[in-house]
Amino acid sequence: MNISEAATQSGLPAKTIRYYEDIGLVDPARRQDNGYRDYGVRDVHLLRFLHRARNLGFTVADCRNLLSLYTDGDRHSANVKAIALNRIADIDQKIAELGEMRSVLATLADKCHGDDRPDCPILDEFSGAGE
Amino acid sequence: MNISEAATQSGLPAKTIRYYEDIGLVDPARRQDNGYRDYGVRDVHLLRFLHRARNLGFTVADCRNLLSLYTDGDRHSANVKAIALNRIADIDQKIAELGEMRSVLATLADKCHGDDRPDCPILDEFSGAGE
DNA sequence: CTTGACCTTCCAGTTACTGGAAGGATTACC
DNA sequence: GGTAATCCTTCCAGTAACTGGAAGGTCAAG
Repeated sequence: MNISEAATQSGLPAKTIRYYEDIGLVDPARRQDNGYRDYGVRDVHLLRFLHRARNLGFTVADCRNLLSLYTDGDRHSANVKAIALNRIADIDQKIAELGEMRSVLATLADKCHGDDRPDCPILDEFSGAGE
Repeated sequence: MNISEAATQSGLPAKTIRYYEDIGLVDPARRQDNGYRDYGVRDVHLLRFLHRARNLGFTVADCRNLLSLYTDGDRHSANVKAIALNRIADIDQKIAELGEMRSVLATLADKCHGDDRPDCPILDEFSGAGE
């Protein structure tokens, strides 16, 4: 499939896919006879994974780490497992932090009357004079 | 407190705090007699919130949105509530995506024998010849 | 009273894209 | 067969969000 189809299916802009190839985050794509890049289902899976990871605040360097689990077939299973478990710990931490932010916002939403009165008790917490 | 203390407590580098002031993401800090920036507990709370949000993949523009909930005291409660609920939906989406990534990695870790044999069945999924 | 760790501003560099130009390939229509 | 629209290519420039470093003022310790 062409790059625009891979872009649609993975959620990454075509520009970004080419960029990832440029910086060596993904292997150079196969080329069709006309010189166009050619993508398969596996490529799209990988790109989608990258798309998610970047959206979720992993850096490109983090992504290289994540991908090494897939692409480095020579790595010992024990190492793969250890690295995967580390990444899972990272993800759990992010989930916990999102949970905290969520509860901050939920408290805020909850304390707001939801009517038209412009008084939210929690606003005092952050606005107004410093200490 | 000085900027370095605010940095330590919020988790944001001092550089970044000044940068956020520059771009108007946070209000200019009060100044001490010597011209040093002066921060209070509320400022630190706000900076910590920003630190979390940025880490979790919210853009600076998103952060402005999130902060408007705190800083715009004139906003009607109904609006605050609506925006907060939208942000919560964003966060829930992120949590769901992290959950997906987590399960991809967990499956990977699980399928690895955890010994020294270099064969991970799942590696086939992404590596090797394209489709 | 000076050494070292702060702070200030300003400017240049980095990361990770993102947009646009210039030009070739493909499809769709007359 | 021509041509207009829509792909694709590379390359280069610009943006977002920092990040590091220079140049210089401030402050607490010995």
